Amino acid sequence: MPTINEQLRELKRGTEEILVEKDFIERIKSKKPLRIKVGFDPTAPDLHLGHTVIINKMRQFQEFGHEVIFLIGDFTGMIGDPSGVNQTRPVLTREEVDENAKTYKKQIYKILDKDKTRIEFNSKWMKKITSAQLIDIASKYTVARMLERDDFKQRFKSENPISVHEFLYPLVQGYDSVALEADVEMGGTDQKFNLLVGRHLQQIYGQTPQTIITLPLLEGLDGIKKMSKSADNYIALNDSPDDMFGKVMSLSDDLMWTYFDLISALRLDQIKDLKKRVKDGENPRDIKFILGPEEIVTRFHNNSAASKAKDSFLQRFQKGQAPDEIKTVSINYKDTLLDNGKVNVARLLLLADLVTSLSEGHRALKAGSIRLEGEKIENPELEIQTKEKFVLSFGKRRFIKVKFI
RNA sequence: GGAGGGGUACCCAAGCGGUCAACGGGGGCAGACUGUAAAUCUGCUGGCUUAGCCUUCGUAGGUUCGAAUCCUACCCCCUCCA
Repeated sequence: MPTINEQLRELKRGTEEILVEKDFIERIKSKKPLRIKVGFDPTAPDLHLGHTVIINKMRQFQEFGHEVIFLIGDFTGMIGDPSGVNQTRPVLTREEVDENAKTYKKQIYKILDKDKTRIEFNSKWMKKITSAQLIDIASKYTVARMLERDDFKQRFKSENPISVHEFLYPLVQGYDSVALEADVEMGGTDQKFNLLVGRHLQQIYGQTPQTIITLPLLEGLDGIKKMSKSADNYIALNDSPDDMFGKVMSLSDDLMWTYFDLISALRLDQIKDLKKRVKDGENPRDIKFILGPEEIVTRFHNNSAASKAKDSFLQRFQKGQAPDEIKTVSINYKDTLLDNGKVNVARLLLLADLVTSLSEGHRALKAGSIRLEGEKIENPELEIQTKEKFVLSFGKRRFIKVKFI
């Protein structure tokens, strides 16, 4: 068992802020197992690398013998978080929530210790709350303080709508801490406000306010927005080794270091060493190779998948060859619309699922992005004999093998 | 309840009777350059039976040879007053 100081140093690593740190130290020193609460959205079971920042931290707490609660906000999810205007969020059925929870479990146990993880749903206590109780909870917080939350403030200022029920979101999340009697709640830096509401409510309900720990948000592949499914800039834990690897390689050199800092298992001095190697003239790409196959693909898949992904990457982009394994699409002759055993190229692209409309196919052809067996095709009127098998490509990374049936 | 402002393509945002499938920016896709980088430059960014046609500017009607632009009703958002 590591000493208290070692625990503290590890737990503090990579955190953005600990409030109140002094209390946290006291709590750790008390040697009692702490109850750590972290909330997750029931609608997004596709975990990505961004989530792993916090899940890794949860794992650490587990290793030090604390109780980790993976809280699925199925009730809060019902309230929705409609920061996108007018978008009524589909209310999930019980079955869907359960299904998502299952998917969560499949993914989080790649990191968390199954036996030490407690999974809760906040509907468990929230659906028992009466309207009167809800009003009571709502009375514990003022509108002025609600409007301190950054996105509320922004929206209020820029005259975008804020629905009353959105105020309930932080309140319910805060009340969850009361219901669970959480000692610590963790979240991304964007969660700070909600986490603080928890402290406030716990105090009012006679509990010791939880320590809150915020963790930095992992930037997405674009290096601008935080990693999220909706911004489509994510590396999912379920991504194929090839995808995962390719996405890592497309990170900019600068951004690569953020990833090292936040998700790599390397020690700080090792990362420092890598930085020095780049500074001394080593190709940053080779350092990225460490991040891609060794750190990420291996962790979420395995060693051989990682080296295979690397080989396929080298073949495809360094030698400019088509990858070994290409998805095959079967096309029915009937769909080609031509009786002479031929098919129009643009239509072929559509049938092969490389484009989503004929018009897009025409555009891609005009732009010179389409290759058939490696030969560039530009004439959108071209008719192709359907008898054979083809390898079609759109750009450098989308390959499809076409087979007629 | 009253007064005013506003709803335009993935997002922001022009346009205010024809030349508008709709300026510009962002994002996205592709090309050049590369390390599948980043930055930069270029093209594209509603659909189709693609030199043409069809559908789109909150919704539904109307005026007009012709509407995103004018009129009517309705829906939604914002601000101020009560």
